[in-house]
Amino acid sequence: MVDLDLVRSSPELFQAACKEKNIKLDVSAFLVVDEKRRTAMAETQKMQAERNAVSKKMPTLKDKAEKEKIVKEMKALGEKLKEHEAALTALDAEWLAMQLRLPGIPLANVPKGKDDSENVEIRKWAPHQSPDGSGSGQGTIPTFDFELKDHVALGESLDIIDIPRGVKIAGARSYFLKGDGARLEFALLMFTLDHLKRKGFTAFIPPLLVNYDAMVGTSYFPGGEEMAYAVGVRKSQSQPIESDDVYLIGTSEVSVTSYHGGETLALADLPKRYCGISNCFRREAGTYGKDTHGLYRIHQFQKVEQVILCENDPEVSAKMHKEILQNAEEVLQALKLPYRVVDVCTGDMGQGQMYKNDIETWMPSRKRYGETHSCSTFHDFQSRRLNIKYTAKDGTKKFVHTLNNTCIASPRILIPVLEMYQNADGTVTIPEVLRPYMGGQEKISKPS
RNA sequence: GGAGAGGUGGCCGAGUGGUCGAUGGCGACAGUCUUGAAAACUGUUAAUCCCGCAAGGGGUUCGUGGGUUCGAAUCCCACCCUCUCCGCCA
Repeated sequence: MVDLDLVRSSPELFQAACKEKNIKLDVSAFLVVDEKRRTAMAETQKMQAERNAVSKKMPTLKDKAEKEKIVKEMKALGEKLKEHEAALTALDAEWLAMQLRLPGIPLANVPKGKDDSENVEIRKWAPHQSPDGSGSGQGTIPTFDFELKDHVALGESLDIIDIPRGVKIAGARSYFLKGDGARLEFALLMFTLDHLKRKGFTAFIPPLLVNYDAMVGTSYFPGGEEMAYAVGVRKSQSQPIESDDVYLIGTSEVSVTSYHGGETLALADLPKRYCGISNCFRREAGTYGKDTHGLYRIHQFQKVEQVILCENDPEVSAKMHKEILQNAEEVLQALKLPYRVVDVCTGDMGQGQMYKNDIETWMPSRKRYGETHSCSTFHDFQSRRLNIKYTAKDGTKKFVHTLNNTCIASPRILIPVLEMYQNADGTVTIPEVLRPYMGGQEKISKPS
């Protein structure tokens, strides 16, 4: 949701943002509806005020004839009022549908572009190939003196990933992680949770099934319905599916950001540093034929997501944006995985996002960087929808700013982990920082 | 799934057709008293929308949506949610 005063005074800003974000919405048409709605409101309210005033003096009336006359008048007014109220309800629905499609306006530093091909690289990191592997990040992408296997081949030969059986059980884009593959994923998640604990984040295991309001509140709906799994019940094979009207989250951002929905927080409690660890479910509708190989684009994965609620101040949220971006980079650096950070261009941004960085990690089998993290600044776009406020210094209530960023998402991150840590003999070395989470184990080898 | 009870302001809780946005208590805030604090006392204290530069005026909101009525927190219907008991079960 956006500041309506701003839409009314500067509609051109929103029309431009619509164009940049490929949102088909005529802002001037919205303003026409907005004006109609306000006019209808004024009329309806005038009639309601009259009815209330007459109602108030009704019990004091003694004269029977006069009373009957007024009842007759009020009955007529009531019928007229009912019509006006119905018209207003219809206008409200139209207004709301349009209003929910108004975009957040990208910040001035966001590059203009039509899609992800026009994202702009802002920095690269790679470990030194010095003996200790540490360094300032000015290294190059490590090279190998043997032929690399991709994660699918590695996973198969080590018996830690089973895609065919995943597909057999659950359809395309499904998989099993198995044995040390399953353990490696949990090691990555636990390492990340501990990292964020040190950074002052509170961990959440949130609901994976949420109601419609949470999906609207975080601005996935309306618009993203096709991307979410709706939970339904089929009571028999021949009967249609009944919807429970709950939805599987595509990210714990949905649950964790909604956590304080409808609340007014104390300034002293901000910023809130939260992280959700959850399974994430994505239908990936409309991506048929895209990234079909391996574990890159699948229907279900696990993710540790950072969520920030902070003061309504662009400077503060810019600082928080840097902080959660850095937290994620630190995880990749600890894993010694080469990555780059890009400024996401306007055409590749979500409806509510004001600024967004992606972190892309080097994936040898794809011979390029692949998106592994997504860091977004929303300002008050989500908090207006979720109604999350705080009491500012001056005593007024303001909407918080919200932000979020991936900290680790698996199994996508297993692609670079397995591929970069493979050895000539077909084994995979376990990244040093993960070994404490795997009982000190150093390598994944073929099961004997 | 079966049976019952209930959803009222930040919280507790009264209110069964009109002057009720709603008694009272708690909490919070301000003040009096006090060296300070506590106690006591006094006062203030819902959200949201519309009109207005403002002062201010008006609408809506007693789980949600519909209905009855001149008028609904209060009556009727549907739905949602919570609690208790039973059943089933991790």
